[in-house]
Amino acid sequence: MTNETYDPKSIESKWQKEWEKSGIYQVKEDPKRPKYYLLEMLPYPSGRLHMGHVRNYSIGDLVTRYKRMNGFNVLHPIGWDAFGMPAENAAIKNKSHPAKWTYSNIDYMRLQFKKLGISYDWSREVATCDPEYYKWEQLVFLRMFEKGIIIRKEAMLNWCDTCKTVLANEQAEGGKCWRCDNEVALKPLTQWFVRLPLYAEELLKDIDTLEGWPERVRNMQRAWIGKSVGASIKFNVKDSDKQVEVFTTRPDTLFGATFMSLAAEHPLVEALAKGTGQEKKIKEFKEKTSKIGRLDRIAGNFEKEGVWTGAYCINPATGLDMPIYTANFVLMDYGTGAVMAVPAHDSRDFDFAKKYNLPIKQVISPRSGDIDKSKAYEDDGILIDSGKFTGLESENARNQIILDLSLQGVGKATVNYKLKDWCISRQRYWGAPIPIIYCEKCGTVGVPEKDLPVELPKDVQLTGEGGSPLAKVEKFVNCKCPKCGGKARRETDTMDTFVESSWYFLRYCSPKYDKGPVDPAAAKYWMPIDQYIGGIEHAVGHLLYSRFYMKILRDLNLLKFSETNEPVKNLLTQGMVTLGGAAMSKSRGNIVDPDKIIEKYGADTARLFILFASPPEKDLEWSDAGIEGSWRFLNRVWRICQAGKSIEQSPDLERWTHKTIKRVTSEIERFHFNTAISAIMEFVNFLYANEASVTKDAVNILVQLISPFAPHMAEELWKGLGHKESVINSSWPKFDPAKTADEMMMIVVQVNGKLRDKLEVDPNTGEEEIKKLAQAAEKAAPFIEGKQVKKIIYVPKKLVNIVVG
RNA sequence: GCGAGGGUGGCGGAAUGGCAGACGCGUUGGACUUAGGAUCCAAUGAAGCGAUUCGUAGGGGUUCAACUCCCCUCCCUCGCACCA
Repeated sequence: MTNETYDPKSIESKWQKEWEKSGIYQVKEDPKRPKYYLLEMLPYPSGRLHMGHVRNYSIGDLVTRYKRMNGFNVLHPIGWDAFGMPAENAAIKNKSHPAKWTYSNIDYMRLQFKKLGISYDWSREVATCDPEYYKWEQLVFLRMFEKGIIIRKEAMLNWCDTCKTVLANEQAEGGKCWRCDNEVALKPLTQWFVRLPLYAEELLKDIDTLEGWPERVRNMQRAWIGKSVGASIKFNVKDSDKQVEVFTTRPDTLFGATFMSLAAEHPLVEALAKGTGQEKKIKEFKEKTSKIGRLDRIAGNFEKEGVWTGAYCINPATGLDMPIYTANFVLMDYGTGAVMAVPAHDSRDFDFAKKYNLPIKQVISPRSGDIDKSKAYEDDGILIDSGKFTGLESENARNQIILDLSLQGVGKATVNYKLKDWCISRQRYWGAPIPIIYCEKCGTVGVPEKDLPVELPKDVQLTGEGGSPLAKVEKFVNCKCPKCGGKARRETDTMDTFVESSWYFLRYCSPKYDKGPVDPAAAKYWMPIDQYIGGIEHAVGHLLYSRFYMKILRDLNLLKFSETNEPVKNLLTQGMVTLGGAAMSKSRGNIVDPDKIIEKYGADTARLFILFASPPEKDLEWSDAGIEGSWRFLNRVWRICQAGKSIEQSPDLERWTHKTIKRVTSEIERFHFNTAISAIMEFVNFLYANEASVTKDAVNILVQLISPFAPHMAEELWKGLGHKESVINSSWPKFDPAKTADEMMMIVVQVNGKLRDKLEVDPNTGEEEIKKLAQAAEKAAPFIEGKQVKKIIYVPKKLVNIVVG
């Protein structure tokens, strides 16, 4: 049939051309077939694929091919997360244009994908920097702006002085910029925000429906949303008409609130201190507090301190005066930036009270009744010393006290979320322009939808200095107000690239659609994504924004494919590819270049190894020795397929074949690709041991089983076996359960739970007979002799355990 | 501190209450060979000549039977981290 020696280089390029020519991986909607939408996370066109990509796409391609052979109409598209700072930084460095850098990277990486033989429908390729793409997110921006879901406001934001832009919290983890690794500062800035918290409750509730997601990711999203139920309470400031509002989850401890702590940036701090003689101290304290770096704050590397503002407020429950402090551990951006301090029942307040000699009043008693006064008692319990609420359980007391406060008009039940507004504006060039015009007369005006897209001007000089590059492009900035026709200027900020990646998977459903972001009918057919594959690093950012975006599109009447519009049904978070136990990175110098591996062994070997070495969720340590093993195995497959000359079907071979189909199928179904491969390896080992009896049928099945892992080789072998159609168009082999049954049963004989012997018996042997045989078994008998048999356990078709005493 | 996931040969890893270590790497021996870093065959958890004994981080428990279920302790990884 085919060549004697396996030559991946010629085979792989031959079939890649063939696939491209026939367009075999292009799909369209087909209501007669079940659909399956498989997606790997959108790559950033950084220049070259790395091993992490190879893993991500090898997993996806394997599942794609498997599902397709099982009769599914599989959508498997790819595109590019093409906006972003690296392109801009490269352009500054090379005095070139970000588009040039981006598109040449895309060209190279597209080639790499093709060399890997991934089964993409390239006719659906999308680059997010294409105006035909970002036009639609500008439209959605405008609709959200009209509905008040997008607003412009001032807030304390992470600012990277190197990139000259604001950063979202998850882009500034550990206080460092995710792109350039520089220290990030907090600055008050006016920016564009998406009001995510409006959807906090729905986003939280629907996490429960995401049964195909790893629990870890679901918990991360729950924590990120950070719902807490409690009360907001207003405290009157003594001798003043001012009020301080707090949020608390423990209104049951209100009678124990003995002082008040405000964040240093709280707007009332200075006003309260005015005229009390504390002004100077407060000013110094605010300055000192503002110098605590983000890193130190996260690590808790600062002393907990506070200063009295000079003012008091009144506890609405006790009527007692509470000194108002400002404290450096109170956060301005959570709750109201003010905390009612209950030192007896909160350890931070306890430490603070000890330090500044403030009263500590016990109001909750543990159910056991013992009170340890050396520390705060933070659990629920029975209320004591709490007026008419004394004796109530904490939970009940919370409701009663909230009710009481609301009758007085000074409090109400409140739900608070950690989830914050999403800042989406960036002071960079290489992003989707925000479609807003500022008019001297009309104010902030949206660009009319007929004028979309607001295209990025092409002729810009990027220097990396002095803020937003677009602000310097006169032709872009100066415009007419769409309302009054008067002089106006354009918004010069661009959108966070997470906006593009929040909906790109919709665009794949109808990439050329020109009446909206997506053809609702196409989305109805393809969505949701049946299997999404990507790194854990996107557990909260991208995956939360995408969920949000689908809900927004639903509420804007642009798209509805289900009640919840949840975009991802099943999520697989694959582990990293490491070398020397660490993630591969240029700075560490531990890169394995996919091109070199493909050059040496071919794509099939690279893919097989990466799938075989570790289960997909686990990190994978790269090993050159390991890849040799995969290479050897594929060569063995190649050679054994030259056999297959036997006419007679031996019962052993038939049984092995059906057992292997069964194992490989169920292992792929549960995403244990490494054990699926071992099952094929065992089959191949069997074929080698029985080379003379290998039939053409067995070889056919072997080729089909290996085709999702090593598609090029499989295609070549399949053709050599005389098939005209591509192997991916063949049906995944079925096994016959009757043919997986062994001729003889192997029964393990245990005495007192210890393995003593094994029996080969006919499958029709009865239980009593087997028990008898077990007791008589040569190696078991000595352990039974002279002892009393108390019990015999029989596990059908598996084992006999003889309990003796 | 809180939450989640882990800890199995020299290594990557199998085994979801029933033969611990499948499969692969490595190692050793053999075959074929002018040669082989190709290929094929075999052995390979530890101790012991052996029959056997011990062995899944450590300790306890449930069970005829535990890597697997329960309790305690230790260690590792990840996420959150003054969230009031």
